[in-house]
Formats: sequence, C-alpha cells, structure tokens
Amino acid sequence: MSRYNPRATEMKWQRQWDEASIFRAENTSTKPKYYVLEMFPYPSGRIHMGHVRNYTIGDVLTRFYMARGFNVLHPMGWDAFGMPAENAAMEKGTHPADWTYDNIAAMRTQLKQVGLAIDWSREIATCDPDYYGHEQALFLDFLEAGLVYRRESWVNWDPVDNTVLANEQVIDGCGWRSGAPVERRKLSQWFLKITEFADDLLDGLKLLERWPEKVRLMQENWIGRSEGLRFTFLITGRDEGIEVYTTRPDTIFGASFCAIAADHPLAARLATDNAELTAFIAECRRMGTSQEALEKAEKKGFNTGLTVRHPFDDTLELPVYVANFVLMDYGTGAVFGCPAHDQRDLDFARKYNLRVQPVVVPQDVPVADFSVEEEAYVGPGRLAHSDFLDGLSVEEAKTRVIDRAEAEGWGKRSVTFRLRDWGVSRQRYWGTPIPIVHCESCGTVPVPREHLPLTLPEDISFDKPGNPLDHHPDWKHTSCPSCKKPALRETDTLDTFVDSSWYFIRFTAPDSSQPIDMDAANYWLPVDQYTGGVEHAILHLLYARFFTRALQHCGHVSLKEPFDGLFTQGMVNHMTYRDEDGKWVFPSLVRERDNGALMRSDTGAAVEAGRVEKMSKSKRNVVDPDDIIDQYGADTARWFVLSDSPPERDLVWTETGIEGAWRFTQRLWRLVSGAQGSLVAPGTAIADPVSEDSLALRRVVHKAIAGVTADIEGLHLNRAVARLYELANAIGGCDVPQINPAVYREALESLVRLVSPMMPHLAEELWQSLGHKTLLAGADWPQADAAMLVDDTVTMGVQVGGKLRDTIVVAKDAPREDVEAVALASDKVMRAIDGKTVRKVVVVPNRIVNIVV
RNA sequence: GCCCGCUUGGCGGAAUUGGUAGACGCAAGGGACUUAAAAUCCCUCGGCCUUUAGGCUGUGCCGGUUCGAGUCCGGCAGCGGGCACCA
Repeated sequence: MSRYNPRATEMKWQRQWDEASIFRAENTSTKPKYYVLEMFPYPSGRIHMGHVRNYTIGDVLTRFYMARGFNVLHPMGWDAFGMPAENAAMEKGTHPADWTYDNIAAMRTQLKQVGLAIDWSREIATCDPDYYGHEQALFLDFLEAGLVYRRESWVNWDPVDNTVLANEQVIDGCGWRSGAPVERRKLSQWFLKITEFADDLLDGLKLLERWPEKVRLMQENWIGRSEGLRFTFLITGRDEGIEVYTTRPDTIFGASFCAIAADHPLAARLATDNAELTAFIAECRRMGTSQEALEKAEKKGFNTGLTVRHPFDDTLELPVYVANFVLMDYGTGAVFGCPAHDQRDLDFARKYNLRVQPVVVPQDVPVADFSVEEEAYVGPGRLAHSDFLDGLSVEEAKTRVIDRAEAEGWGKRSVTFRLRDWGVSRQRYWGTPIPIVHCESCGTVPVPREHLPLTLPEDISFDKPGNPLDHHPDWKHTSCPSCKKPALRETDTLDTFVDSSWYFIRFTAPDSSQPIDMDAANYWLPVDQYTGGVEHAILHLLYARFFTRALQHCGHVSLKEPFDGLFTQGMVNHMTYRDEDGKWVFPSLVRERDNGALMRSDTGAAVEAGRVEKMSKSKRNVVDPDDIIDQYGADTARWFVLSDSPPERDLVWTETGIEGAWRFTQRLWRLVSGAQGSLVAPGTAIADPVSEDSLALRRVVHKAIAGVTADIEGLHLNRAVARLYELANAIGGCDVPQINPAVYREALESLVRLVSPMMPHLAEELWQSLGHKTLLAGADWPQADAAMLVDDTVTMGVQVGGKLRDTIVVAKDAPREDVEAVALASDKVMRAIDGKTVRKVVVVPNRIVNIVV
C-alpha cells in the first residue's frame, strides 16, 4: 500500500479550505457564537514550537465548535510595534517597517502551513496606520473622559544612548547596549488611570470562573488592596506635619520612629542645606538600579534631627529618619515604625538603637514574660502597654484607633492599592504616536480627530542616539490646533501593551471606519476561550481588563470583562546539548553512535546531553517547525504537541515522540484508506439487530465519541488523544469479516471525525477516501448514542478487609443481595476470608464490594 | 521572607463525588515476517518472592480520618512559579 504523503495532501486541503472560505466568520448568524483567540504573536521573524502549540490548541477548539454548530471567530494578527524592530534597524540598517512586514509575511506563510482554521480576512497588524489611528482616537476619548493625565515620573535613563530603558534592559545597573551606569531621571509622562478601576478590577476577578485560580491570585496580589489608617504626625516646633499610612494602627503605642522616603518632598527640603542628607538621598536613588542585591539586605536611615509628637501621648516624641526602605510611590511615602511587630522596622531599630516595645502579646503568654529580640512578632494576640487598647484583639484595636482618629479629626480610614497608574509614554520611534501637541500658550492640545491617523515619518535615522522622532528634522514641528501658533508634537509613542489591550475587539470589525463597531463587538465579545502563556498573567491581561472597562465608560462596548475563559498553556522544552568545547549544539546536528554515545553529525565531535529546558535560541535547543513540517507534515506535528502532556503543563519535545506521532499518522491512513474494499456506501443505515462483535464495536465507538467530546470541552486534549489511540486500537483489532459493514463504516467515520480537529488534513483526505464529496471541515460533529454508553454488565472489584481479592461480573444495577452473594461465592474471596467472621459487607452499586472481617 | 502550585513505573502521563492504581504514548526486552535491513505485526514490561496458581509491597516522607485514601486532614521534605523593602 502507498504511504501517506503529507506535503502534497496538506497543501491540497489548505487550498480547498481557502477557496471555500470555510473559516470565515460572519458578524450576523442564527447560530450561537463562539470566539476563540490565542495571544497574537510578535513578528520576530519565524514561528517557534511554542506558537505551534498555542495555535494548535486554539485550532482544535475552533474546528470542534464549528462542527458543533457554532459561528466561530478565530482571527490572527500581529503585535507589530516594539523594540526588536528598532534594534534591527540599529544593527542591520533595515527600516523597522520593512523588517516588520517582511517578518509578518514569513510567519504568515509558516502559520498557513500549520493548517490553522483562521479567518485570515480579519488579519490586523498594530503597526498599520489604520489600526494605530483608531488607537489614537481611543486615547483622545480616554483623555476627554479624564482617564489620561500627565505627570513627572522616574525613569531609567541611559546617558550614552540618550534613551529610557525598560527594567529588563538594565543589567547590573548598566544599560544593556551601552554598558553605561543607569541614572534615574524625572520625565513628564502620560498615564492611564487604571487605579480608578482598582476596586472593580479586583471584584471582577471573583466572577472569572473560567480563569485559572493562579492567574486570579496573581492579579489580586498585584492590585494589592489594603485597609488602614492615614494620619498626620505633627512635627515638634514646626507648623507642619508628616502624613503617614499604616495597616497596623493597633501598634501605634509601639511606635518608635517615623520614616520618610528619600524622594519625599520634606526630605528634598531638608537636603537643600544639608550636604550629608543630599548624599544619602543620592545613594538611595542609586540603589534602585545599581547595587540592588548588596543594599537590599541592609536597612539604612538618616536622622533628620526632627521629631514628631505621638498622637495619643504628648510627652512622647519620635525621631524622623529618611529611610532607604520607604517607597514614595506607595501610601503617603512616610510610615511610622513599630519594631516589635515588623521585621524591617526591627532591623532598623536595632541598627539605630531605637526603642522596641511589644504591644501585641500572643494569647497564651503572660505580658510580663513577652519580649521581642531579633524576630518581630506579627501573629495574633491581645494588646498590651497600649493605654485604652489593652486587652483588645488586633482587629478590635485597629477599629478602635481608626474610630478615635476620625472622631478626633487627625486621621482617616483609608484604602490603599499597590497598583499604580499605567505609564504609557515610551521614548521610541516604532510605536503609536501620542496624538498631542505641546503649545507654549495653550499647553497640551489634542490632535484634531480629522487629522488622525497621525502617522510616523518614514524617513528616519537611527544614527544618533535617542528617539528618532525627537531629532527628525521637521516631523515634530507643527502648529497649535487651537491658536495656530508654532508648536511641537509629542514625540513619545505609546507602550505596546496599549496595542494589545484592544486588538481582540478590533478583530470583531477589522474594517470599520470607527475604532470599534459596537454591534460587532457586542455580538462577539467576550472572547469565549483565550489561550496564551502564563507570562502574560498580570500585565497584558490586567491592562486588557482595564481597557475594556475604560471603553465601556466611553460608550464603545457594553461589557467590562473581555475574556470569559482563559487558558495558560505550558512551554515547549527540549534537551540541551553541548560539544567538547562547551558550545551549544542544535538537536538536528546530534547523532547517536552505534555505542549509544552522542556526536555532532558535521564535525564528529562528542556531544553531551544536558538538562531539558525551555527551547531558546541562546541554548540552541530549538526544533524548527518548518523542518518538522517538511519531514512529517503539519498533522503529525499538531498531533504530537497535543499528545502526552496536558496543555497547561510544559511539553518535552523529543525525536522519539514525533516519530511515534508519525507512526500513528501512517497507521490511521492504512486503517481507513485500506478499508475501502469492504465498505458499504456512505449513509447506509445500521440494520438491527447486529452481532455481538458489532455491538461491542459500536459501544467502543460511541464511548469514544462521548469521551473525546467531553475531553475537548474540558481542554483535556492529551486525554482526547489517548482515547483516539484506544479507538484506533479497537478498530484495528477487529476481525473485519465478522463486523456488520455499516457498523464498520460508522466506526471509521467516527474515528476520522474525532481526529479531524487535531489532524485536519489527514482527516479530510480520509473522509474523501470514505466516499464523501463534501468537506469534512464543514461537517457536523458525531453524536454519541446514549444507548451505546451503558453496558448490561459491570465488573466490580471485591475487597476483603480493603484489599482487592477478586473481580466479579454482574448485571448492571444488580440488587445488593445478589452482588453480595456472587462476591461471597468466589473461591478467591472465600480463601481470603479463611473462616474469619464477616462483620459487614459494603456494597457500592456498580463499583466495589468490601467485605469487612 | 511571603503567597501559590506540584511530587504516581525507566520517561510523559491516566484514574467521576474517596471505590479494581499505572489507561494511552514513549523507551526497553523477546518473538514473527525478511537473504538482510527498514516498515509492520505479536508477546512481556512498578518492585520483591514464587513452578503454575498465587503472595507481599507500592502514588515524595511521617501520622490521622474511613469498611476503603493517589484523592480528605495535620506535620515534614524536595522541586517549580509569582511577588518582594507595599508600611
């Protein structure tokens, strides 16, 4: 028999699907909708196995829900702005746009070879002026709605490259490209008010039942809501105070110092005539970027000489320090330190010989016996040495202090979030230009909407350090839209996370003249199943949730949670190899010698296998999807990435694994296409009654249908694969002449249809070989016959004293007494009982019998 | 440091609400076919003992609940992930 030739076959069906526009989603339909989406790729140049896995998972769902009668939207686009394009421009001199569009073209071709059921008519690229022009309009909407503002904030500044660095570009305190020590600088930046929605984003998490618990928890921690007291310490001898925030107002009587951040305005004022303090503040600022690890451990402070008065005790004065561990961005930028009940404060107090007064004592310890030495006590207990709080629990004491502070007017109950507003300004070329003009007389003026899209200039140069938009000869020079006088454009561009915060909405109406077609958005959203890597658990997913709320606020959509179901898939890993020189070796170059040792196929040098790690270019443990598809075809690659490992866990790519998948591909081909001679015409009804063998086969088939269906719905794709192996084994093990031909056809057709979401090309080919004239991609999903799912008999285990001794076959739902009788009649069971008294017999219907002796 | 998750054969992994542990795949070993190889097919495959039959033991470790625990509870260890001077 001929072998299956994937290359020709796959191309043939891809063309047919394309010609039939079978994956095109309609914005109006009588069918229920289902929106499948995988996180869109950055066009880095070539797809990798992680992409293949990600998009195959989504593709299985797409084809499955299509077959189940849904109107399915499964689009693809490109997260096309970002730094790699600029890096390529600097290194190779290619224009970012050319580099990006070339990469998109290459990756589109590759993705098409995977045979994905994608509606390519909706393809978008975020670097397309049509897309980012609409994004600019949304930015202006947000501005009008008061969700955008501008303020100064600190950035990592590379003084050689004249550019702002992202945190990951700062390596050991130095710029990744220039190697120059990074400075902290204050720049005016645009912010989106995500904190406005902090409570709502937190509350919304509870309703996201189809999200992984882990991701919800990570977002919850990221938002970091806390409740506490905000109050002002009066500075002794001055007519001003220091506002502090605390979540432990109950420990107020244990306070022994007040600490303010290095960036606190008071610190700045005190530093004007204090060189030592100036030096200390400078040291704190360096800390953030440079010697983090070194300094992290040590709590340092600078005694300002000021003191503040304790709110409950006029006689008590607390010293005021500038401390390196207090953050200006959180709370009020100032705290009171209670060393006995906070480890950080304790370390600080020990260093500067400050009072350590325990005020919370564990329940079972006498107050007099309790002291704190090197470890702060943070557990529950009752209050002591605390005046009117003595004897109260921590919770009671918190409430009492806050109530009193509010009654006396010097403090307020306050909710604080760790979450900060989203800084979206980037000092780069390859991003969405921020549609703002800076005018000396009018201030910041929005670019009029009729001038959108505000496009990037094409004639730019990366010869000079810094932002090309900034030193472009004329781009930034314009006139003020308001007063018409000469003015300057904003030269910052938007964070690329903005681009990815609404692309899933644009997919619903990619050609709309408005940023969002509300009808289309409301029809398709929310995304029913969103799939991507867990590395986007916080930022991308939180920004998209915020963005959707902001769009709702501005009247663009009528929902606030964009993703109903979220699935985070695992990474694709591979064994690493090194040669004698310690150089990483590509797996495709590794060969096995006869004695089992590994060698390089090109040089013959010995190779040593290392750990299994995430596929990465730097370690060269990558397998190129193109090579795999060339050699085995897309179906085999798809099958392999779906088999064995549950999709949420890491997958280890192995050469033997892909070989196994390839063998199964061939086996299916032989099993189905080899049956042609013995088949009845398509659609032949199964005449009752059928033989025992035929009935048994039908039962297996229908159980497989039910099982695979449930597995795909539950995203247990590896289990679905295992069931399909079982079904193929069962069909292959049949004595074909003994099987009713219509039953055999049903078995083969079911197998082909169940396999089709995973191996769509092969399934299509086999469907045709079974005599069908229409595309399988448009066919219905098989229905399990409930009557075939129940057996007449069940096999039950029989335990004696909890140990399995025998299994018995009894009628399904047989009466308890009958089951007991059969169980007790078993030789093996009698031997195990061995004359002991039977105290009790537990019978769990259709499951197990346990005889207690 | 805090929070979360995981731990089942040589390997990846199955196992409804607690109910026959190891489905399915990979690897390994043996056999058939073949001049030979590839491909394919058949058999074995957690460990220990045993002639068959069978017995004992076994889901990271210790303990508990239960007629019955991979599954539930308490403690411990190891691995992985997230966050981190967040007051």
